[in-house]
Amino acid sequence: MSRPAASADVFVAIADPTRRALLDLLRTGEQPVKQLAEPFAMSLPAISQHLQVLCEAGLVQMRKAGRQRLYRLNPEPLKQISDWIADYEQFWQEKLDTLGNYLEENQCSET
Amino acid sequence: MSRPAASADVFVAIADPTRRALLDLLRTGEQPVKQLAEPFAMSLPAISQHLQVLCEAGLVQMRKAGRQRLYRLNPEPLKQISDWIADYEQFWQEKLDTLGNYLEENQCSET
DNA sequence: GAAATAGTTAAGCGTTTGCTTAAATATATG
DNA sequence: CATATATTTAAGCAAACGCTTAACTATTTC
Repeated sequence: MSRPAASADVFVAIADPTRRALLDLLRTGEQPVKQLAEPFAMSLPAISQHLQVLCEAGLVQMRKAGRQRLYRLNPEPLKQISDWIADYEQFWQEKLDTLGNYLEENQCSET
Repeated sequence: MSRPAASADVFVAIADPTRRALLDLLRTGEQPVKQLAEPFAMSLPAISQHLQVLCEAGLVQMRKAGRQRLYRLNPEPLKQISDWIADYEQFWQEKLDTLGNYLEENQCSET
């Protein structure tokens, strides 16, 4: 009992640029959906759906205030990502020494 | 001229668990595809495709050695993510003070 | 050069994603 | 109570995703 509630993947949640932008907006504080949606060239339901993904990932929380729903940032789950990346930080130290690859093309295919 | 080569989204690249696992494997050093594929219950082409996504995101690089293709880690693009998250770190400091939400359920819907 | 090995490319397929519009729900206000 | 406001839910759709099998390319080995 008391399941952690599905908890959608945080990595997936932040993969979408709109959702990252929403999180960025929320850094200025709790905001209602309409206000959050304003900067985007996208319908309100679209934003609402993005907010739900963020919510399921635990990245935002919601409270009702009258007929509004105020969303607020909950950055804790980002720690998962931060932790995962931390293991790579030593690597890019090494890499940065090896200059010369700063203009290196991504050649991912080759005859 | 000298385009940065499409450069697929790093956030998208690491959203997939298989791709993250591949990167994790590559931390032990350069490896051929077959060896990288071994731990996964997945066909070789599947792995090959994942490696291409990683390559387009700049997270891995490849060199040919005989009939093998050796992939190696290139963690630099992870910095983009690290940088993005950095702006949130101040927030989870504050959050951690507010204990009591450590068992908080994700209630993303509500009548 | 034929066969084996390593890997990619191609084609196809079911599922998920991100969006849309329309309808439904909830709250506030005249 | 009727209407306006705020937001979600539902249904649908095109595109992207993750995977598969089959075929192809490249390289090595006998």
